[in-house]
Amino acid sequence: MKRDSRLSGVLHVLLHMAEADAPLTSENLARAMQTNPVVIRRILAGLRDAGFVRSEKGHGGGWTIARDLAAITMRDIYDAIGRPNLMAMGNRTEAPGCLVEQAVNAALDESFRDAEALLLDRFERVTLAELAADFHARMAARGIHAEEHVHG
Amino acid sequence: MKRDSRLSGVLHVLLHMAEADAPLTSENLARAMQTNPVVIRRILAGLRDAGFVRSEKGHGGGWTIARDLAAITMRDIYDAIGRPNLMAMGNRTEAPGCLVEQAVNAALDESFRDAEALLLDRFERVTLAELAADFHARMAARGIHAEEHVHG
DNA sequence: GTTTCACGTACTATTTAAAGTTACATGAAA
DNA sequence: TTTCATGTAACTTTAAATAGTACGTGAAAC
Repeated sequence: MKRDSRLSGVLHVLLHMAEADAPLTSENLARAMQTNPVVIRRILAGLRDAGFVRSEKGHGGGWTIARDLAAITMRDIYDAIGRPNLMAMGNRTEAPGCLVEQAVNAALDESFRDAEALLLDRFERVTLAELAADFHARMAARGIHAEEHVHG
Repeated sequence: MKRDSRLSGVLHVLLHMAEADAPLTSENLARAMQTNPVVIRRILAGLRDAGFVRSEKGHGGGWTIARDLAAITMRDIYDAIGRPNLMAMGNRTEAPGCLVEQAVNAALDESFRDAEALLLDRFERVTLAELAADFHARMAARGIHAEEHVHG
């Protein structure tokens, strides 16, 4: 089963935006993420509607962070991209008539529910400011200057 | 993201086999699972190699459980079907050169690792005997006799 | 004001993983 | 020796996600 990398991708993009002091275009970001500008716009559209980023058209336009990084958690971003499934497994049938299947589903559901709750709780506890700090720490550990972190 | 239902499906099949007092053919099981006999054989092949079920050819042949249900956990079955991904999300890139991405991945990985560990621990604690008992309880609650549980 | 730039989005195409199917070989029981 | 059932390789279909194209809207530069 292929894994969804949208959350990872969006967080990546947001941190790059946070580092930049001017708006970044979809094309800039697409290059950094090795994808298509339209894909970037699509995914950032949800974040814009949720108020986490702003977009401007025309010359000098592009994407900027709309809030303090310390006020955005990974959970916020997860919600803003539409709360995609966290668990790779599901039940064969929802609302099964077969009692055997009901018993199986009940056991699996309980475990998955708990694992999801754990994950969401973790997401809630991590702010983008903390991710940015971790990034800066990694840069410092490598003796790299801030201007050099950009892709490509 | 579509969810993998193999674990749910295999557990379902195994409990049906456990209820039956004669071998069940791939065709029987396929009808119960609303799928194709070859799909059943494919998925049970792994369980046979792991020693959880037996298969017999020819007249009166089919599939039977090879061990006491109390000695098989959901974790065993999970392992036997090849330990498919539990988490629906992954990192955009393995071994990223980008430090921003490293920081993001580190945060996500930690959470996912913990959630996986929780799930596997839960799987380990549930035996097929317990699932079967739950199934029987559901039957009793509905006033259904054992012979009537069969699909189709 | 018109050209350039950048987002907005509907629509289409590609990719990819899972599932289903066919075909035929093997082996056991009737 | 016929029938039944699994074993498995090869191929086809399907469904979802992702990528890409085309064109519209609006803002800044010239």
